[in-house]
Amino acid sequence: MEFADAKDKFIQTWGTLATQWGINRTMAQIHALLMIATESMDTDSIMAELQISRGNANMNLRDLMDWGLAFKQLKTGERREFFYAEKDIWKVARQVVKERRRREIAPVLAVLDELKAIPTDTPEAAEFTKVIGNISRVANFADATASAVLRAEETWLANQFFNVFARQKA
Amino acid sequence: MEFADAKDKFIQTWGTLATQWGINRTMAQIHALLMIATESMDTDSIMAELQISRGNANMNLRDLMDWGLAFKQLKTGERREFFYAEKDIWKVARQVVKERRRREIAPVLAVLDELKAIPTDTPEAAEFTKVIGNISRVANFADATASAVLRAEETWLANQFFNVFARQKA
DNA sequence: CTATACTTTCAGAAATATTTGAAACTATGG
DNA sequence: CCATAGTTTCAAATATTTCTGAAAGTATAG
Repeated sequence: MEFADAKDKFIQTWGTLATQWGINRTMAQIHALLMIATESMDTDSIMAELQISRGNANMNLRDLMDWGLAFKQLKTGERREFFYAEKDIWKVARQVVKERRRREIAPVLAVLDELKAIPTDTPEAAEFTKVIGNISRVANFADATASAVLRAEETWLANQFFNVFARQKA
Repeated sequence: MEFADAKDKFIQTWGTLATQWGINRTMAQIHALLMIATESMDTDSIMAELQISRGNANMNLRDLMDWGLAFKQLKTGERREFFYAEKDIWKVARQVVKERRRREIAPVLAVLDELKAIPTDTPEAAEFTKVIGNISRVANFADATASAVLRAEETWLANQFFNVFARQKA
């Protein structure tokens, strides 16, 4: 396969995967493009490469920066803004987990807590409280685990993971 | 809060969460409804409860069954089909991971393997191969880990997790 | 201050995804 | 068989999300 084809296939694949996980296709494509770029890119290059409008490029670059997956670079003597992406895929994964936890999981946990508290005066309400209680316990545990892993950062768990994969290569 | 309100809020919340993760809203709502139901439900009850059409109910019930999250129950002397959901939230989570792995992750791993192999005759191609290689290694490790956890089922890791949370209650 | 280069915004257009509803299909009891 | 009760399918309608492009906004150099 040619480099150009491979690049295109990677960008498309990444975009498709993202769509299936509730992430905007273009956002993922820009991220993919920046991950494999050797240099940071300006808006016009991104627009040309992905065949998208300026508005679209701008909005999704902003979203990527909000997610902590891309960054602005200001070059001296250059008026344009350049963008580059985090290339360490572990950091990307951590960042995505962190953001989704904050934006989506935390609000759901709050709702569950509220719903656990209803009076259990009918069999239906009792079953409801039981199921919500189970979901809530598991969700809180999973959330706490995710949180601990995120905090660990450079420590035990991450190192264990990294070493397993590094040793395979060494 | 009244039971009816709590029930509705749970169904809506579950549906919204699902949407953010690339899962069809109605499918999640039916799942939520069945999770908190005391008895298995027939199509008409589900249609009435969620205010959806027969076609929609039928398609999403089929999808839930494909995902292994809902099941048909045939009652003797009844011509209608009844449906119920898996209520063990750990099993639900495992099932979702398993299915997404099969449907989405596995194909991506295959593409990555293909893309790793291009000739690295330019700096761009070299960088590309490097980035794809990193993603591929991490993805394969994560996939293997997920796979091991899924296989473990009733063994160590799952028990550790369960005990931590069970002990909190006991 | 003005011209230029670039960035941001957002209403309407386009693309996607979901839902409906009615027709076709299937199974069962008589 | 036929009538009935129920299930499935899918083309068209609807809803939702995303994208465009032009206008408005902002910063810099001269």
